Amino acid sequence: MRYSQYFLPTLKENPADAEVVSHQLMMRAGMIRKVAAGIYSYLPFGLRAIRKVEQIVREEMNRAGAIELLMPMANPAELWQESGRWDYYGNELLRFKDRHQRDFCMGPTHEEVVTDIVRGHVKSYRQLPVNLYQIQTKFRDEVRPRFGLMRGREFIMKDAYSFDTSEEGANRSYQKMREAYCRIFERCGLKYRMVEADSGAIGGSFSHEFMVLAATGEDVVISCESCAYSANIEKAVVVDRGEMPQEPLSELERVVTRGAHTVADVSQMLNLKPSQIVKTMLVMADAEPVAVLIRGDHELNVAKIKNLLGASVVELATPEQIAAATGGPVGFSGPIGLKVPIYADNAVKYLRNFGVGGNEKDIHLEGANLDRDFQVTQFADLRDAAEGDACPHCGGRYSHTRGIEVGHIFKLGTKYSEAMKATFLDADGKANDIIMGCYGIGIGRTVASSIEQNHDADGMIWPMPIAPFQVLVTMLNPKDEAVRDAAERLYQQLQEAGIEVLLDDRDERPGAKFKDADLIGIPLQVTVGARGLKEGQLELKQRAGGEKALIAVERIAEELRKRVAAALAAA
RNA sequence: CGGAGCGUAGCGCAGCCUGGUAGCGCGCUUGGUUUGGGACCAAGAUGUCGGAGGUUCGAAUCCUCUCGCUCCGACCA
Repeated sequence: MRYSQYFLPTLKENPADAEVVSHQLMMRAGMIRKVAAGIYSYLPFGLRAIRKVEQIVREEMNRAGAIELLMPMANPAELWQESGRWDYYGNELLRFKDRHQRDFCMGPTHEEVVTDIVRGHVKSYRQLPVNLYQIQTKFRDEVRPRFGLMRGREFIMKDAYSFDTSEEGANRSYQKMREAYCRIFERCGLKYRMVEADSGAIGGSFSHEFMVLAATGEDVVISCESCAYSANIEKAVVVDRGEMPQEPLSELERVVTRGAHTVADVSQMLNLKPSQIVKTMLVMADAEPVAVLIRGDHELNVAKIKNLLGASVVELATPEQIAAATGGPVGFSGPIGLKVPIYADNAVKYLRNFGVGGNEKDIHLEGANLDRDFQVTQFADLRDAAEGDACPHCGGRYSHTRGIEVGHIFKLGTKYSEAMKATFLDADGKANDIIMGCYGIGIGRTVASSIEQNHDADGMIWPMPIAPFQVLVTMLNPKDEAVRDAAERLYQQLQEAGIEVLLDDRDERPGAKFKDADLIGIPLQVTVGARGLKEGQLELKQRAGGEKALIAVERIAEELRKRVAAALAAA
């Protein structure tokens, strides 16, 4: 491709509305342009990166035995009503009516459609297993789209769905996808971790997320420093063991804590460490108030309480709901005398003479004790894992990192097949629900997370396998005949060798070309200038690391071919 | 959904407080010079000041409404 004929509008300055590096660089490098909040056009240079990732995903899905198809974006309401998600999915599901006033939605995921397809054709165990996938544009009407392609409303996703006749078969299908995902992210040149995850709104029995490690990630990944265990903080298991302190029980005492709303305030006024205070948090579980007790220095994990209660929606109570349930204002809730069910984190079990709220404005209680002063309905692991907590598998130490979720695999079980009556006849002629799994990869997010992970102050640094072009040839002064001829010849040779090459033949100053070269981050960059040409040499620069070498004109094409091949093989 | 902020030329911004008919840098066009790290000289073009309504002799500026966008929060009692 000739730069002068290409459409690659680069920007010198960061757009005002781009906050994170990947968004800024994708805008500056002419990869994307915003059309509306969370909705982007992919410009040619950006599309090339997207297509590279898609191709890797496609190859690995095919290798794992999945079969590509393409489902529609517009989904009729009936399918979603059948699975129950028409009501359950909430406002993220973009609904609309056609000209006949029939209800439709934009597909945010395709369990319904694919299950409908499969149930229409699969009748016998002989037709299974099967795994169908597509690479398609999804729409989720996010409350708050942000960070460019990182959290868009419209985005490209690869989604695969497996159908099996048995648990073992479903586990095998899951395993295959897990391996395919590892290969995909390795081939994309990304540093990632596979972590145990909460299965959330999609439902199902277990799941793993694939997290690209980057400081700007929206998710917190808990990893054991000693063994392979990694989990999303929503899921990371916390084991609180301990012993009851031997100190004698003290009397319950009312203390005035005027204006103390936070654990820090209360801790200071009661002269207790945060770990000797129990905070009482009221949540509404499917509109029923429930109290959750968490040690003052710990954080409530909403996903865990939600799973424990088997509730479909869990939210923190509003001040009005808190007043109704406790009789006191926000900040002064306590377990003593509460009429609602009380769940407590395991760590609370090992406390004696702790501080709690008084369910009354400006009142806390000191010297509170379990059983004597109040009863807990159930103890459970209800808090976020913290740095330094013990790993449940090996006793090692937990550490925190941030990650960007680029892939998520779920074992669904029969949630959708049961609701939508997708059954097969087994060898005995008996009808059974098909056992499903679903597997997603955010294509645009994968590209964005690669940029988050691979960039410097000057611009992007593409890993070879997903680079929009493999080699950039910079023709320094196109009016210099020798320079032009040498660059054109090299361009020709590289194209013949099957290398994806961008020839910067623009009539720009060298500085402008070098700045753009650094910005767009093509892995191998050759500079054709009069200076080197006099010595029969061209300068070859590696974008990553900036290493430069002078290579003889007659050897450069072969050298590039070798380097491209090596970089692709390594991935 | 709650809070904050922003909308002025393609991009980045100033002007608004204190009303007088729009400006800077980059980019763009033309001509010339220049060519190894975002060149220089000269001459140009480009705006329904997000939209609607109001106040006023006069509104980018003040008031009301509205649309869009961004950030923070929505999980710490």
